[in-house]
Amino acid sequence: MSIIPSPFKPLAPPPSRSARTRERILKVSLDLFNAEGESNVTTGHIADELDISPGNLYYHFRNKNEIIHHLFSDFEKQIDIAPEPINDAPSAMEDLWLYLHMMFERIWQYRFLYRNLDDLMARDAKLRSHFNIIIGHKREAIRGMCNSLVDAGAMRATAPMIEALAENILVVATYWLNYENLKHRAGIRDDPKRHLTRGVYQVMRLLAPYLVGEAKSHLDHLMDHYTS
Amino acid sequence: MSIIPSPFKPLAPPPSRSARTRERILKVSLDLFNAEGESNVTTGHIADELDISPGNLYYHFRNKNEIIHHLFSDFEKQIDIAPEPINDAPSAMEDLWLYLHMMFERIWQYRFLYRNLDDLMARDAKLRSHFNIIIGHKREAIRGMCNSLVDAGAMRATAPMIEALAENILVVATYWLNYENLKHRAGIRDDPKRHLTRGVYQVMRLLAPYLVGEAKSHLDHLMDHYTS
DNA sequence: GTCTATATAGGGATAGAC
DNA sequence: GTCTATCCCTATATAGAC
Repeated sequence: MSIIPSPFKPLAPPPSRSARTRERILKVSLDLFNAEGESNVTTGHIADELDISPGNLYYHFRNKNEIIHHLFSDFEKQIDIAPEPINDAPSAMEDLWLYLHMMFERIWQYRFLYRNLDDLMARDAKLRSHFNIIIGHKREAIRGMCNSLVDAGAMRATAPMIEALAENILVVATYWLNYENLKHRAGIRDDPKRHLTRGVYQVMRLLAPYLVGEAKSHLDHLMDHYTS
Repeated sequence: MSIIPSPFKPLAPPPSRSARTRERILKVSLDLFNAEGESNVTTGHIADELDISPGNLYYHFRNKNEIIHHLFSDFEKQIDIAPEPINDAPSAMEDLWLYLHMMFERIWQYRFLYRNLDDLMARDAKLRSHFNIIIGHKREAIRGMCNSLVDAGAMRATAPMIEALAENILVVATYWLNYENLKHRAGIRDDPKRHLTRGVYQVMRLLAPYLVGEAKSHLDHLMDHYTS
């Protein structure tokens, strides 16, 4: 706003026209992919929505796959974050609840990736391997958390129980939105935020039976609050 | 084999040439859909595989969607079967194990339906509504089974626990093969039967924490047998 | 019932002018 | 950077001969 020259060099130059179009393409692509499903969105649709020509789109991205790759890369940065290590067990339940909610939010933001996981991953080896790395990190995080809880006396579970629990948590977290969508597509499209909280709740229900003591009662309290 | 005329009228006439081609189309379509994914299989591929012309295929089926509908209808007949009601709790665990295995086998047989559930159901309202009915029946069956187990003193769970458990069982059962596929596509393609048994195990692990008494020890025994 | 040939449509991607 | 025009390819589906 000010016309007085700043004594500080700006940290980032203003985005060029080109960079802005590029960003707009990414944003609109994400929105359309999420709304219609990636395979139902053509480069033509994207260009139309932006009021630019198909040729222009192909100036910014070599092909449709490159758009998907950029979006996946953004997703990866946001999802591949470990939860806080556990200090005291009761507050760990609240930390976990928040962490899960954050993860579900990010899955929701990039839900087109989850809609047709199989197809996308089959088409593209790089996506597949990166997605498997993410899942692997999550599996490790869950294992670590469970072991911490066991050590802290907040959880009772054998190693095979923890292994199976980790897999079940991953399945439910990965496919929860798909499952909800299946049910609700028929009826009224209700608040998406509700889906996310519901997903957190379902995952917590998987963990709950193995908890003991304060952690258990604390989680029960959190879940009661949800049910009401 | 015998040339002596049978005194009984045959129950079904031998299939006509037309009926045979029709059946062959359905069989090959199912195989290709399962192997490559429905959206990657064209009517041309199906005709090629059968060494018939595309025109011939369209003589037997109005379009590709009609083939999918027939396959779905076969699937529906086989999957929409309720488990046996529970008599004594320990043997119920074995019945359940077998029932789940049968269900997973049938999902495996028609796994192309599960690969892109979202797309298929979004395209076709009839498929969607029927699939939701199937899921609804399964949900009811799980609820009923849990209540029986609680009444029999073999299970300890509140109503909200049972509700959440039913949903989690449905998610894991519905998406287990997809999840396994995600992991294993990268590496060696191992025995598919293993995937099915693994799915049964994962579902049983969801149920296990709520069991008490003989049912619990019986299921523990079954699961130990799996782990070894 | 089965074939060949073809109509129709749509999507991905490029060339070249501006 | 952006546009117009167009090419190429693939998939669904049909027409009409045999």
